[in-house]
Amino acid sequence: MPDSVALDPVDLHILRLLQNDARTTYRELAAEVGVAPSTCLDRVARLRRSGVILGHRLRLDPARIGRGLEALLLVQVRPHRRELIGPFVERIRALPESRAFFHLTGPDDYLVHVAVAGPADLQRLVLDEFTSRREVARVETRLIFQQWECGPLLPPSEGARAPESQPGSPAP
Amino acid sequence: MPDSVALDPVDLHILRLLQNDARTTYRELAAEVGVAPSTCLDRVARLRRSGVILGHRLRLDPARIGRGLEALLLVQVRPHRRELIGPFVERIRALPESRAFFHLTGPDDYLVHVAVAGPADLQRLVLDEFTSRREVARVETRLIFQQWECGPLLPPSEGARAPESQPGSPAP
DNA sequence: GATGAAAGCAGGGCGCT
DNA sequence: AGCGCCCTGCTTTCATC
Repeated sequence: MPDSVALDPVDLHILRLLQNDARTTYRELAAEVGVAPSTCLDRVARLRRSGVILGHRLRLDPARIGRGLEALLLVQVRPHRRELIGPFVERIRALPESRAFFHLTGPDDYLVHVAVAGPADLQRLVLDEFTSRREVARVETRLIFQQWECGPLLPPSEGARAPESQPGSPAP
Repeated sequence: MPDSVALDPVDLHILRLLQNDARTTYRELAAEVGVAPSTCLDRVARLRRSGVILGHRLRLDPARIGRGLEALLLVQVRPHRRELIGPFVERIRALPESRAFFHLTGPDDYLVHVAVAGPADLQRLVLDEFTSRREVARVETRLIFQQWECGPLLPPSEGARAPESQPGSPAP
């Protein structure tokens, strides 16, 4: 199901523009790309249907809404079994402080990106929501000095299909 | 400059709705919140000007555009000095594979979230862009099994100002 | 600062090429 | 599939309170 979708240069151009500003109008897109507005509408609808475009997200500045301190929490869950990680995942996802949440390979099972008001809130979060849980074996807190969102996520090379991996290492 | 902004209940309600769906029309917002559409427009424009709203971002599915493998790279930069980290940061930010990038406290100086086509590309990325750099002392690669975007980022409690930290621990 | 009415303009359907 | 017309309804302005 998460299969790669073929994107032609028009799709790529549209996606690139929309990633700069997701509210660009179809008329503007059309003017930039060199097709008719209705064609843009068509393309975007198709990209949406095929699952390439997941949605539009409002980006807020955490610091401006009283969440000036961000951190990454590396969490070990032991034993690392489905019965335990299900509730853990649901709880962490639901925390208002959670921004993103990863299940990983390596010594730490999860990485949680949190945004809080200050050190006291971070301490409360770690103690009340993590170390107090029986299945949480270890939490390592790393403060974020600075962060960057990187350039538009676009296909490997101009409209190319996924360059596939070497023999013996099939992609997921 | 990254100062907290006072948000009244109307602002909060609008932000909450826009985070569920960034394309909610001003008419709908107005109906929900209980003010006139033009007032919503006003509020949103003000939130944008004051820096609370950073922008609208299109969310794409990496797997559908030939980036089915994601990983977090923990990177040590030694010596950890401005002259070296400037160019490093710029280079990593510019990589098309980079999705997000953090400067951290703790044993690893940076964390880079990357999306690639498959293991071969990840290997190439690590070898050519990280371990080949003189200032990169160590890279630890952690694959991402699964990830979640967490709930709407909103102020700590209903319109409250940032509950401040304990004495001796001023927030940034 | 909030409002309602009025004008301008974008979104989306449809038939044609 | 791409295009252009057209209508609907949203966005945005402005005078007014």
